Amino acid sequence: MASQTRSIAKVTVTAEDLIAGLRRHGHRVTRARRTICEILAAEPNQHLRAADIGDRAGARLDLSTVYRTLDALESIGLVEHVHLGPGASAYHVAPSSRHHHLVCEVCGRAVDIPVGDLERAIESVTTSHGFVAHSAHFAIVGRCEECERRRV
Amino acid sequence: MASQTRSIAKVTVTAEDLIAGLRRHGHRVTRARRTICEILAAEPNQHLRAADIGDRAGARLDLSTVYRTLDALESIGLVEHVHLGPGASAYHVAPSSRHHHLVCEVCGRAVDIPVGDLERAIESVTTSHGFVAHSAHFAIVGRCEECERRRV
DNA sequence: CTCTCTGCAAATGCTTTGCAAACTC
DNA sequence: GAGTTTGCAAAGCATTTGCAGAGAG
Repeated sequence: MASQTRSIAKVTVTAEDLIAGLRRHGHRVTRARRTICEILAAEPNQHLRAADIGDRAGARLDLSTVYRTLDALESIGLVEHVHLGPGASAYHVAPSSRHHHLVCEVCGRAVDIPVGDLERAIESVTTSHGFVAHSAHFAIVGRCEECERRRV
Repeated sequence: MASQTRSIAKVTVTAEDLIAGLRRHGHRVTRARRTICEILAAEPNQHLRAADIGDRAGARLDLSTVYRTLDALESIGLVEHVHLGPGASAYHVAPSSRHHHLVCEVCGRAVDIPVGDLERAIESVTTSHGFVAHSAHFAIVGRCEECERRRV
């Protein structure tokens, strides 16, 4: 199940932006981190799993390094991860405009949708429970039109 | 992080109900399944992980058996599982009225909230994307009032 | 007596961790 | 040099699977 994504808000970052962020926060810039930043910046609108990044790097870096680098980038707020369903988390460059994810449980395709009404509705409900929600962290699962039609 | 739950819709089922369901669907009723049904029926409003059920059974049944039984019960629609966050899935007796889960990322406490507006908002947004959502399958993560106040 | 279910053990997939060597600053 | 980071190997957790024997119908 590939991490396909139709995106709404196009994100643009350069590998340099990410690297500069690391440096600015006192992190060291290494070959491995440079590679990971380049991969992320090359497909800023994709949802990549740690393993995808490893693949694109051509097995030149260890998965533990990928995870550690993604952690570092996430702690600075340059990268975010989402749970698109059971299985591996998906990472992507932090988008300027937040969005939610719809993931089809059949074909695995992910669609980004703008926060808009959905976010507002979620916030209003959760706030009334004294809750500060990160509603976009988990995807909303279901079936996309195609899969719903294909198999009753 | 315990699976504490404040529930809204009180669910009432007896172990017999669950067992009868299994039998009705052609499944065999064994000692292990009886035990699991009793545990589920004893705390119908709790979110139990497979391991919790194993604990409550006093290690008298194998985790693979717990998973297989929960699968069976879920396939009949008597049990449901939710993802309350990273880590193990939580199982509970299928509630008559559907609800969403708010989970605090700090203390892990889960709060059930009625579907209401939230569900409607989610459906209306997802439907416009041709999507049939199971919006209650993943919890909404965030911080509960207490934890938000305690640590800035 | 047949077929399902169980427990055990092992395997899986994702992620984390310990550690010595390599590399940044 | 001092202190991070890397790669490797191994461990960790949740979950699944294969299989022979036990148990249900």
